[in-house]
Amino acid sequence: MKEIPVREFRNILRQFERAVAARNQSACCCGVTVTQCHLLMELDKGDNITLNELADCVGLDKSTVSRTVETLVKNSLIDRTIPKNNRRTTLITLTKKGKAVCRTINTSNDAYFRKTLGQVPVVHRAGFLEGFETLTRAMESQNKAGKVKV
Amino acid sequence: MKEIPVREFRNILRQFERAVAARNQSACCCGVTVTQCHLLMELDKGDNITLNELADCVGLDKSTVSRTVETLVKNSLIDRTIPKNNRRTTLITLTKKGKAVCRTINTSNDAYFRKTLGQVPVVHRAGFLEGFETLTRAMESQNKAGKVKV
DNA sequence: AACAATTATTGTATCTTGCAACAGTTGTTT
DNA sequence: AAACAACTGTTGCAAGATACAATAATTGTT
Repeated sequence: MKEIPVREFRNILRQFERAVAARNQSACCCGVTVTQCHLLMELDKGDNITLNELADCVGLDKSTVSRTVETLVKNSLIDRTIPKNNRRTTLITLTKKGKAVCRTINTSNDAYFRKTLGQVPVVHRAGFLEGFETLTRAMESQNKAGKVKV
Repeated sequence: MKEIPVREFRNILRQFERAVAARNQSACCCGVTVTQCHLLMELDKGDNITLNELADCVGLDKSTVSRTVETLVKNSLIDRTIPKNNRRTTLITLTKKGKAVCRTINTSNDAYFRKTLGQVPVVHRAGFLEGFETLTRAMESQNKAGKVKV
């Protein structure tokens, strides 16, 4: 491939965005909102982190995360504890109920993506996954680079 | 690849979603919002369509699209004309200014994705693009299937 | 002519988000 | 040790996106 078909790709990307949005609004999150879902998934990967770290992970403002965390606490999906050695921060952990929700989310979405991803021809699959990760990393670093004050 | 690494993929997908969101909020849209941008891009592909068609294209409620169109009209990026043979509908077309904005958006984003996409190893590139489209289609049809009343 | 269907708009309500201001806590400098 | 700076999380506020339902205007059908 000499020329990268950027225009074509962007076209599909927009459709992909919408497909993701549609999926997110419907069955995806098993009763929790998309943001809540993302936070839970992050916590599922590694518990016991602070609000700031969490905000950083998901790329949202700490105020937004603060509110979402508030909701999750109210719904008994996570706990907040203030460590004795530093009373500024709060450590966030999943509750039993929270872990259960994570399992449900994972089960549902694993099935969904096993099905959809399964339609990608086997010959392309590895390349696709590999490329997808590379692109994501490239976008992340490109975004960061573009964030410098102008 | 015997087993599809779904969990891994979903992980990257979430990061991809955030990268797209970050990109969308910043440089992406050259002064217009993401939704406006998507509408403009659709119109750039093919002018002279109705509001309903447009709403269908982008998968949003017609009321949402109606308001966004309203804004775009106010900003002189598009025109609404009522065809004589059917005064119920309105045909939407890009203005000169609108086309110019589209060009700017395209130039900026083409460069962005040429750069990021360029980092995907050449051996994987075709597979990636192919796979990305397949996945998108699979998601679209899967979403549609899941939309039936339960 | 009356009624049904279509198209777009508007009213209403909700959710998401970020920025800025703030309060509480800890670290640093003098 | 006191004053000041830096950090962490919360809250006030405002803007934007979105959907559903109700409505208005028009066209099609019986």
